Amino acid sequence: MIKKNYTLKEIANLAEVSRGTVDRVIHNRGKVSTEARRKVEQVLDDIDYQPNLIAQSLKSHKNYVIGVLIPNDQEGEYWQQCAHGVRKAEVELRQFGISLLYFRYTSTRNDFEKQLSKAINKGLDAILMVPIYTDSLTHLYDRLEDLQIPIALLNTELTDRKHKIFLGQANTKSGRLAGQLMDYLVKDMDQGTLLVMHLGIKSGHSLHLEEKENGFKAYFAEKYENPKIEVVSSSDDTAITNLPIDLSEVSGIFVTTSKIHLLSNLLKQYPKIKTIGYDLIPKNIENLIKGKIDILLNQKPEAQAYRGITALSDHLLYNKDIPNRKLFPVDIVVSENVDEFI
Amino acid sequence: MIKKNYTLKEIANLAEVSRGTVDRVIHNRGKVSTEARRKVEQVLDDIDYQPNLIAQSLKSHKNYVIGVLIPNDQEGEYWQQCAHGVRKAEVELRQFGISLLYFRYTSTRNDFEKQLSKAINKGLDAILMVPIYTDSLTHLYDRLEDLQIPIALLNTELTDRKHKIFLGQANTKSGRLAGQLMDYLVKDMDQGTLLVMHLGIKSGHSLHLEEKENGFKAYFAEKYENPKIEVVSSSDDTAITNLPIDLSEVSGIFVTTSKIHLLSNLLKQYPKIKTIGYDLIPKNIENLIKGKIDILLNQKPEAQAYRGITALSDHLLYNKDIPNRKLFPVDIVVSENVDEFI
DNA sequence: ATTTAAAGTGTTCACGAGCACAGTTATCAA
DNA sequence: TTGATAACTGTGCTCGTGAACACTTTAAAT
Repeated sequence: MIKKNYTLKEIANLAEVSRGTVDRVIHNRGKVSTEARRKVEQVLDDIDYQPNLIAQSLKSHKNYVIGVLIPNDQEGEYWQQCAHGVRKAEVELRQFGISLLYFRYTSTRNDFEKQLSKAINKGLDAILMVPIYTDSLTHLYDRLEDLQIPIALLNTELTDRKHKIFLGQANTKSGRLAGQLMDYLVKDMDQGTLLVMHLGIKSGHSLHLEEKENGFKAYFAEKYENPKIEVVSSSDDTAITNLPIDLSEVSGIFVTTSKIHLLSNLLKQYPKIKTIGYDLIPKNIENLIKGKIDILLNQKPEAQAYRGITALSDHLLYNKDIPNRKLFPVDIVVSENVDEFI
Repeated sequence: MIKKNYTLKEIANLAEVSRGTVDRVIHNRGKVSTEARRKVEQVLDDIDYQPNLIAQSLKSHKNYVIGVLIPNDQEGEYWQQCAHGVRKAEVELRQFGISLLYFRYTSTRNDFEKQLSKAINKGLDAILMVPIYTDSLTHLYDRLEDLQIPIALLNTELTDRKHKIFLGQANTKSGRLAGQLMDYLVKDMDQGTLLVMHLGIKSGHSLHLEEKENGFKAYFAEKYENPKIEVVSSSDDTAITNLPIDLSEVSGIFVTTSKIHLLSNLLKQYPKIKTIGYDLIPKNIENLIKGKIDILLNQKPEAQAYRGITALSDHLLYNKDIPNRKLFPVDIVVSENVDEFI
């Protein structure tokens, strides 16, 4: 039995009333006699009416504007990928009356604040953003919440906020996964130390890095008696020449950011060290193919951004509710499958 | 600058002709004077016209029927997942005038032939199928090609056929990937033999398993001098008790089908053997979590089937051309990330 | 010069849903 | 019983596109 989609007209015929009455019953608008309501609901029960979204959206064609508040391309390849996903959604959604307004920022408190203020004052219908300085700029986030603008968040989650959807990873879980993979990679776990490195981090957004670190540690804590794990943080490249322990004692390095490529020169001298990092940016891919990096975890910034925009527009156009979060599993990328992701 | 979508009417106004003429220019139907054509094309160049797919599809609302020819649920969990993807597409596409007609078969030559004949005679607008007995049933596949019905193929590719799209994996590549992962897993590659097992295969569709095997071997052939790899095939469970070599000499097992769970009892006695298999079916997941299986490669039957249906309907509804193939990267699944896939 | 076909152009309806409005019944007070 | 008001119901327009149709202009043939 082929399932059919009934139209209001067909329902009206079946119920022996007019199109308008069916419409009123379905949307609870206007007055309907109990007799007419009964007949219509009877038919409705039988046929499982699904309104034609096509016709619906054709009719009620508003123009919505979604603001896009993400770091600009100069801030790194990662954000270019992110922007790419946004643009993909943009061209697909244009004909549905969705347009985007970009507020690209440089990752400083000042510029971010400026761009966010600008966006807020534009009267946007929704916003996709990568929030930074979430602690010191609460007044702006409060303002956003007051305006009841639906927000899609990438990378960092604003907790306890309404009208938002977070797109990203379960960071702790991702750290645990890195732990297991490192466990697979390192031949003899009893000798040698593991190194967790937070490279190239800027102040104001490093919470998710700690989660990754904790997940990584948790995995080993559960599996081994006395896992030897050291942690290094650095905002520039200094940590690389100035390490707490000698690299000859290190069996594996887990870099929680996309900056694992900064280690490539150093690793030349220690080919036995196993390495796991994040993100498919060109320099990392290059090192993966060369064998200097063993595993990259792909956080799929493109897919995240794309889904962020589509979730917002589904909400605006079809009134679908937005889930609080949409977590993407990371792709595990090694040299033998990297070309399937680029 | 917010991008706008122009309508035929607006274009007609700008070009100072009627809507009908604009339509004729855009679709090359009917006669248009060179003067009118020039004016319209001038405007078209300026504004980058994108037809409103919403209105387009609302107007030309045919009812298309896509046949779905896949093994029935009793043939295994894998096909249930496949059917699940089909169903997901079905509910989404119903309102676009797409309906599905199911021809589920049991994997015998007889039943498949019967179902396929039935499908062909239904006068379908498109077909999604998992083809089997591709060699002995060429007359039916020829018939399909003659009818010029667009076909989406899962699992097995029919080469040199027109109007088809293949959804699946690059099998050789997937075998190479398994090789690299096995290399990561096995601590000492110099001692111990690797086992490639084709378990639970039925005759008539095992080409892709050989490709996986070849990819696996190719990886090790390139990396090691004299890799020790043995191959075992079996259509039932006999191979499991009747092996060519002693399992105590085996360091890793790569099962090319979803039947790796059949080994679980055997593996209890040899916990050191590393194992890689395919597909997230419940029994495999259970063994993965228990640690009896180290890595599962997820072929995403659900996503494949979903994309197969949407590719066909995009073609029917919007006349988009269907690509020859859409290859999906396999997910690498270990116990620490398995819950993100279920 | 008049007929006739072809070429070119504009108008109209339909698709399905939403909404405004006109039109039709029912209800009650005078 | 009439008039007025409320309750209810049906019709028609709109969105943007495709396609059929009707109409006007041009060109060729008689």
